[in-house]
Amino acid sequence: MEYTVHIRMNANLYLRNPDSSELGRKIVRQGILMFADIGFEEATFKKLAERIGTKEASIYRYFESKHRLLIYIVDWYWQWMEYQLVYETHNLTDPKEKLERALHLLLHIDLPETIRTSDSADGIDLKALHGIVVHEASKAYLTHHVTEDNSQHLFKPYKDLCNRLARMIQDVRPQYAFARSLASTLVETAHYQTFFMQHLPSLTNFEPTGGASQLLLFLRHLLFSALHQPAV
Amino acid sequence: MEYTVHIRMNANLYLRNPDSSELGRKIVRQGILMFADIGFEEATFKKLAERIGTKEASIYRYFESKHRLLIYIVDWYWQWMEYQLVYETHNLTDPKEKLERALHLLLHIDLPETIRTSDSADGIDLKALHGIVVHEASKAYLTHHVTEDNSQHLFKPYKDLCNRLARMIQDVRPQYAFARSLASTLVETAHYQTFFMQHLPSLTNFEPTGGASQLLLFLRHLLFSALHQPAV
DNA sequence: GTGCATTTGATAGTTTTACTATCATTATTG
DNA sequence: CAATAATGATAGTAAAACTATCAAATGCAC
Repeated sequence: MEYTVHIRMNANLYLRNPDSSELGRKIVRQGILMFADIGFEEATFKKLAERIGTKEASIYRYFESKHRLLIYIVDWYWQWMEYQLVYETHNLTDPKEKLERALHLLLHIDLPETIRTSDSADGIDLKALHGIVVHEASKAYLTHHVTEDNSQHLFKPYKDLCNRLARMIQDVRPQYAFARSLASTLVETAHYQTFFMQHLPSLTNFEPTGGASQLLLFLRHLLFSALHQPAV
Repeated sequence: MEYTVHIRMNANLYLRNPDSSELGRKIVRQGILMFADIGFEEATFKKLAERIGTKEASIYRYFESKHRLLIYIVDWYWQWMEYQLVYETHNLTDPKEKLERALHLLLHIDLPETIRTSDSADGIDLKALHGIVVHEASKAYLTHHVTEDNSQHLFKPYKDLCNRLARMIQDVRPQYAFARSLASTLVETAHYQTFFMQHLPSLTNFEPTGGASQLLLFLRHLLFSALHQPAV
């Protein structure tokens, strides 16, 4: 059996669908590598064009700005993550087990019994992409125009993922009053603790490299402590 | 009795000490208002010069870049916050009570028994400054040059605050293994949950306005659940 | 395979940002 | 009062973030 899962993106994110041409797909794939290599601030469409072997103007035909490209990329990631989460949990009955898998996915830690999730999908470098999510994802919404962007549903993939997590939390403990906030806190914490671990390790209790499994212990304890403690 | 607490800043943050002249102080005070008004991305030294009634070049004599000015401003905030925390907790013996005060301070919620903390210090608009911390603070470290900046101790005030919190956590429960990570998580969560509450409320369980006290309940529950739950 | 439409390439240009440099003028201080 | 330092005023550069135009190439329809 062969199949590919294709992620459909919100049309407000682009001027021309990057998925409809080889150039478009290169913009996204190489855009990911560029952001991962030099960071969002240092990245420009000119540099990206040089990487690809095309011209700046051609990229502007697909994306109106570097910021929209960033949102496209992180949205792709959230949608991919939500798919993984659905796939990895749909056969489970214990809601705690579902949350356990969610934590592993968020941290890119393979479960012992699972076959290694592939390193690429649609030609996208998932490791580089994870790095972008850790280092740059919050810049997608931390802008002065967050409200306009939100009204175009640009953050829907992130919200959808958090919502799904929140429902799992609710399933474990229906009377818990902060499922949504706890869900977004878990996602955010997974990422900036990873960032701190790598760059400002004194803000964490983890080793700069390979601390992901320690971070998992922290998140698990945080999550299940909150759910086992009597509700407020 | 009259006294003022003066916050001394790391000299690596500036080219000329903005505290040493009226123009320098205006740059900081009006810089805060500019960032709060139009956001970090839209802000420029030219616009700031126009607000102040000076020239762009004069601002460059104080700060080498907009990014350094941002770090200066958020560092001021963290040092101010740490001072408040020390002041508000030094007479307390119960370490849980100390953490309780810390949460109030982080969220700018006045304790009933405390006299309202003033809205300004050194002529700085603390409300605007809190907004900057919520919206822009993570941009101080989410850069490609975080390591160089860190080696110049630019994030020390943030680390100092988190460390102090971590010690309070450790005092409540010495065997808890993640005091540092829990401390930075509390600080970060206080801020981005505030952001979500205001701009992407479906990611939270709080009302877009006046939800700070609900957020306090969430943080308190998260913190004390983790500390009451048996250690990992 | 020719004709038509769409995509891309190549080039050019604009506005704004993020600086740096220079020199005269105005405060400050010893 | 003289020297020194800070500021104002002006100018200039390099790069970023776009927009515009037109020709060349490519795809696709019949």
